[in-house]
Amino acid sequence: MSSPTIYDIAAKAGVGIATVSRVINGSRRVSDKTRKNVQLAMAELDFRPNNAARRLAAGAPNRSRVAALMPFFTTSFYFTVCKALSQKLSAENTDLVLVDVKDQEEADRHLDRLLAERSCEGVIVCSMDVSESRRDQYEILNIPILALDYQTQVIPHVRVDNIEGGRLLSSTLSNGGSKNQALLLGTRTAHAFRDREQGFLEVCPEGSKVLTTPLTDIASGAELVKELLQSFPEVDGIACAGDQLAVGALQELRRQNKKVPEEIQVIGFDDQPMMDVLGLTTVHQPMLEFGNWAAETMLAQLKSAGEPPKSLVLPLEVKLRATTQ
Amino acid sequence: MSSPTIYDIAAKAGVGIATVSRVINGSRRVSDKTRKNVQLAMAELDFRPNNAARRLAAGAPNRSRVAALMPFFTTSFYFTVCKALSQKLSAENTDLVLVDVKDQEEADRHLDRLLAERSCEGVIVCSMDVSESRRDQYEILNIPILALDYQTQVIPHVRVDNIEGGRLLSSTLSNGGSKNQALLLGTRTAHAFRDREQGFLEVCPEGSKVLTTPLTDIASGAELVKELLQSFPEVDGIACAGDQLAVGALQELRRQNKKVPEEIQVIGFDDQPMMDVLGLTTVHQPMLEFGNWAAETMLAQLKSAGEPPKSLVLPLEVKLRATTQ
DNA sequence: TAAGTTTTTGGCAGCGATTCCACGATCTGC
DNA sequence: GCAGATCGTGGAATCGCTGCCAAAAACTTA
Repeated sequence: MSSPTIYDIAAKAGVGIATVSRVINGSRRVSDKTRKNVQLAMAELDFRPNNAARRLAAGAPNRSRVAALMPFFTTSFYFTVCKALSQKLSAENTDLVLVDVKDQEEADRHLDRLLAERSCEGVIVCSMDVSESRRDQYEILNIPILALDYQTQVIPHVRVDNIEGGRLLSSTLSNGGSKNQALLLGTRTAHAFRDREQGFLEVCPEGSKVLTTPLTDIASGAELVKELLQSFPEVDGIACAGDQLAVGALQELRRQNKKVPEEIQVIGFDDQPMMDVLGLTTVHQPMLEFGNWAAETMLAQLKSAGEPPKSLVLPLEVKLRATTQ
Repeated sequence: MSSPTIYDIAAKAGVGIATVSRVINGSRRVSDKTRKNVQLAMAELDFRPNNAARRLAAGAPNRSRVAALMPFFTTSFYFTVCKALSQKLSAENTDLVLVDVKDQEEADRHLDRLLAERSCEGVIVCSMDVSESRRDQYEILNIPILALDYQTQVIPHVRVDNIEGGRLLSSTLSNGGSKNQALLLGTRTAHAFRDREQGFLEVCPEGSKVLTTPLTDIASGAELVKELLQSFPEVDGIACAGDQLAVGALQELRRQNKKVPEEIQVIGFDDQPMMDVLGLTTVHQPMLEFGNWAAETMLAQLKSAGEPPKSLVLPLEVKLRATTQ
């Protein structure tokens, strides 16, 4: 049974629908007795006013909303993206709806839901895939959809070249004289990690190792390094596919009295806030630019659905700091 | 005068409204010629389908939305809050609408807008004030409103005792033997800073100094300390009303070869991520708990508007690390 | 050319609220 | 005790769109 309407409430309370509406909106022109009755009826039927209907009837202005699907991992990568999005969008009177997704499956579910509800005028998908059939659906309904941080062929996106990023990881260590390298990686189900691994393997010295971990947090970084120092004691360069891993690595190295960068160099990926303070050499991701591009492109699409926007690949940059030489 | 409807489009294109609707929704059962005409008319009149009407007519489910107004400062305080909010809310099929506000005035504007639009079923206001009259408006429309990180008498809220926080700042330094203390503060227009200053002044040694800065970022922290060391060279304890300031302070102290904590102790406020890695002693704010409380309380209110929720004051905790003794 | 199909199109009834308007009931003041 | 204001209430129109149904138009086919 679908949810009750004011008609149901009116019938149950023995009043007119106008009166029910007055109660909902707190008009004072209702007798206390009637109000009680109506409220009782509402409570019993678990009545929830339909928002779409209220807005329509009340003639509320038609604000745009953009949904951003993002996997809220543990990194502050998304925070920075979010910040850029929210600032740009709110300047143009557009709301940002944050949708937390854990995995691809959940992302797909939400994508379908947003489509069915038509509750947002635009969608930005972060780090997740969008199937071609879904893209078509969106196109049909004329709801612009963009991707961020993921190279999906079918929809316009902004990203970096993670394969190149992987190369940078290794080559930076090599430039510092490292001959025995290890890569600390997150799960290979994430495209970004796969790509960074590929790039790393392309240019790393022979005999280099790759270790993976399901969680890319600080503790995992430390854990991996502990393992690493036992299984591969000659290691003199540690590349990390995320800053958190690198921080964990540094902690463990300090604990074991290894000199950084003299004995072992370390490089991270992302350039999260505070990494400059920590002196971590890392590959900088243009997170703000990601957010800005997505917001601007989306706003342009919303304003007038002209040409589909061109995808953008932003450059990566190595920030040389104290953990490499 | 108001925005065009499908009737306007239909009239202009010389077709029926059903046909316009078909074009909007990408039905294939429209001849190319008609489609072109309609699209032309839509473009000329700058037509935007009314979302509320679409949802209503399409019988879309009535999803709840909660708006969170937050000043997106530069800290990651809000990120953590956000994370908690988004996870809890999305688990209950509720959307999170992020509204970026720069100051109280902007917050008020959005508060009024949300009220007029009725576009959200609940509102969470962070670090900002809510006037009593606005509170009443929300009550009338039966839209629950909560505050976070701010003690406003009129609405239910979650917060910490910032005055106590200020006391902790000073007493922690004193416990480490500091006799000449300085407080690095953000602008006094922020309630939290005022309160922390008050608490600090209650218990600090005589002759202590307070410095303020409009921006509470790392650079400002360094700047303030540079000044401080000249104007107050005997200082042996620096309390910071935010972690960023403390990090900046540490940088400047290192630059000037001051030994921390032997010569000068430093304490921060917030306990942002990475502060444990940096070894900064700081006053921990229960950010996750803030978010969790707000989300849970909001969901409960949405479910059944029973008793107004009880406000909550969470305890602060000093995390003793390497920058104090 | 007439009958049968298929495609394109318009009319109309909702969707679930708000709100204006009118009508009886209850209050005023004289 | 009666005209006039006030209050509480219900009826009906309305908001902008979707989707079903049947009419009209365009093709087929015999």
